[in-house]
Amino acid sequence: MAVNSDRPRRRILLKDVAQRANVSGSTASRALADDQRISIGTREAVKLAAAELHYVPNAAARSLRVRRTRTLGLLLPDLRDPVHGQVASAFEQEARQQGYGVMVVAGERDLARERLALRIFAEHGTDGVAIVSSVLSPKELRERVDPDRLVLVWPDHRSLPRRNGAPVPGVIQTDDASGVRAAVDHLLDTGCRRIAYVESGVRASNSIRAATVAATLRDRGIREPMRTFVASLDAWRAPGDLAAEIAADLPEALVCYDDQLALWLMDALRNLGVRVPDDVGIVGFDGIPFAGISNPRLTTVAVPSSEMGRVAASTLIHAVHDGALPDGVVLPVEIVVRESTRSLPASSGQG
Amino acid sequence: MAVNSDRPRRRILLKDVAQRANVSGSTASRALADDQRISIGTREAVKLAAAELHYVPNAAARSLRVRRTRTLGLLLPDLRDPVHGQVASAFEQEARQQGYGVMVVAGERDLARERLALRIFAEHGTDGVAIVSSVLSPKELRERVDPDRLVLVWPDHRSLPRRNGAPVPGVIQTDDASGVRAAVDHLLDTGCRRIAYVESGVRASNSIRAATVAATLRDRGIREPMRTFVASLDAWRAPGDLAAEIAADLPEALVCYDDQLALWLMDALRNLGVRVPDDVGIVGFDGIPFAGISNPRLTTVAVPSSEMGRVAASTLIHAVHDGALPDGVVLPVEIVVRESTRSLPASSGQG
DNA sequence: CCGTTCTGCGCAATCGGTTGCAATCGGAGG
DNA sequence: CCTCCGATTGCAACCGATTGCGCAGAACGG
Repeated sequence: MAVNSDRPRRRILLKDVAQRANVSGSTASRALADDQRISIGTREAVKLAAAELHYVPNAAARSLRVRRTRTLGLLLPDLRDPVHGQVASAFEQEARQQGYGVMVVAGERDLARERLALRIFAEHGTDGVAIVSSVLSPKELRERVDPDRLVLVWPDHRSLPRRNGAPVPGVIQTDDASGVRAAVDHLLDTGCRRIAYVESGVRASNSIRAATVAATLRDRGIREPMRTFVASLDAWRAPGDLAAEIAADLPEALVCYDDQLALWLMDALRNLGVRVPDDVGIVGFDGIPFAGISNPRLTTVAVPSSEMGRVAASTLIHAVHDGALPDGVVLPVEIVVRESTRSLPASSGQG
Repeated sequence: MAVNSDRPRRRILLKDVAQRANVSGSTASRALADDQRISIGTREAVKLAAAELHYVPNAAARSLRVRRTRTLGLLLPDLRDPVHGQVASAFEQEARQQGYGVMVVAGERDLARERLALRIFAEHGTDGVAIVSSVLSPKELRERVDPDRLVLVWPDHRSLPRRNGAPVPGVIQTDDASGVRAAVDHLLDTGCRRIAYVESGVRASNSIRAATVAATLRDRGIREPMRTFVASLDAWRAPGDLAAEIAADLPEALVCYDDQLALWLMDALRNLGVRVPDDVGIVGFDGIPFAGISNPRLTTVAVPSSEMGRVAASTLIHAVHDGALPDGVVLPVEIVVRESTRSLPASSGQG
């Protein structure tokens, strides 16, 4: 028994497998791909040899020849926030199940970083790219990556061509408008009238959510104007100012851009002695897990984050296989009423 | 002007760049790599040509020849939980800055999935692999991936060779013991005696944390035995049973495996009418952002998650460049006292 | 017994860069 | 004027798989 087991043994090549199975490299290749032209016996012999040698194909070589990498690119703003984590998780899982690897980069809402990400994807030749709410314009995106291999996961944004209603190929959206409408309706039903919207500074302030709050109020014939607050860029920063500003002239309810902001605001308001929901009702958006165990538990519009990731991956993979991008979808959202908003009045004699 | 701008234009190759710069492919290649043997003039001409043509090198071809992919693999249990999200985020950022792409897969604490992940990494020829608290044994890990290209991010676990104290090459750990000790000390200082530990079912129950709680109690001369509870596998599941079990014979304080569990327990206990910290103190572990805005805000042992990810990436990259794995580190943790534990007694005349 | 058709397999080109080695050129040295 | 040398650049092999095409041998029909 010679030195053998601990020398940095050379990587096993297809050639080695072929040799062990007494066939040529081409036959080995075809056998492993289950090519019907290879006799069943040979196929099994090759597979056996491959298994015995722990053969691992070299993706670079394969990709070079086949012009496919079985790799997907995922660009999102931030891996730390619960929603994107959820999306990334589902995306990766779906991709993995379909035999794809995923290369992820967090763009941090920065133009240069996002462009770099796209370049990285291009170099590595990802078969497709999914982008979650980029700061790059959809136009630039489509310029930089093959539009037929591009999926946009685009919650709440106006700059998308033909939004809502008709599904746009390759675009995954959520029905934010319905969600916000339901939230505002709920607030109105519990007797709130003076409702304000709190925008997150990380967002363009022309969000559909803000607009929908205003629209719903108008439709329901509320005359008090909707006030709008906007939180500083980083939701984890000291919220003092904003909370104080709000507390100075407290609305009856606050609709927040998302749960993170809502939770953060609840904390800041508590600091100021403002009680939720007694003094002010709060509703969030996203339905992150922590919203369910905050104190008080947060009323929110739950978004199917996992579903978004899953659908994004599977749409992309279809696009890769079929060459054409499947229609996008607008995923439904759901309001979940918890403790941060007042409960419905026990059927007081209205009218 | 012929059809030209909207036909699916062929991808630009190095050859094209070379042609435009009137040099050979080899020269172009060297020029782009800033090879000093190429005259400065030629180098710039080539770079200019490359820029004008928007040349993007083909990573597959390069990797095939160079046997490097400038890609790192990251295997972690779950992209959804805040701690791992943080680690992944920092890891990706550091890698990107050093010119590496990262391929991530969530192993979901499943043997088969983790093995698959390692295979994916092997096929894609990642230059290095970082693994965050795997369910695979370190031994198996080192068998399946080149140990010189492997970094283990291993919070709280016993199965690691030579843990604590002396840094193990390629192993990033946190000083859990100190953290837990500080937490228990704090609890004792606030007058708690009957202290229980709550283990998370997702963990092997032989965690260092559990052991340290017991040890600290013993060292401080506490005679009441430490009780241990263990939470069901998925921390987001209905906590009813566990909370009820705990409430039935309430300890004075609860040390929880992590913040998620702590937060979740606080919610469940609140449901039962148990007040924190008046009826029971609670301390978590990790220092996730939400721990800072829960109600009551959670006392916790903060772990430098970002630092872990960053260090993991940079260690790995060093290993790739130098061929040898740098020493690992044991990162410090820090207790942050908030509202979920009683405050220190105002210097009562002890002893 | 010979020509045809399959069946099963192997040869060699190919994917797009990188790199060892040789070639070329101008100028210095003899 | 010839040789030598260093500075530049080009030729061609190579990385490891996939695949079009052709070939051998078996099976089959007449």
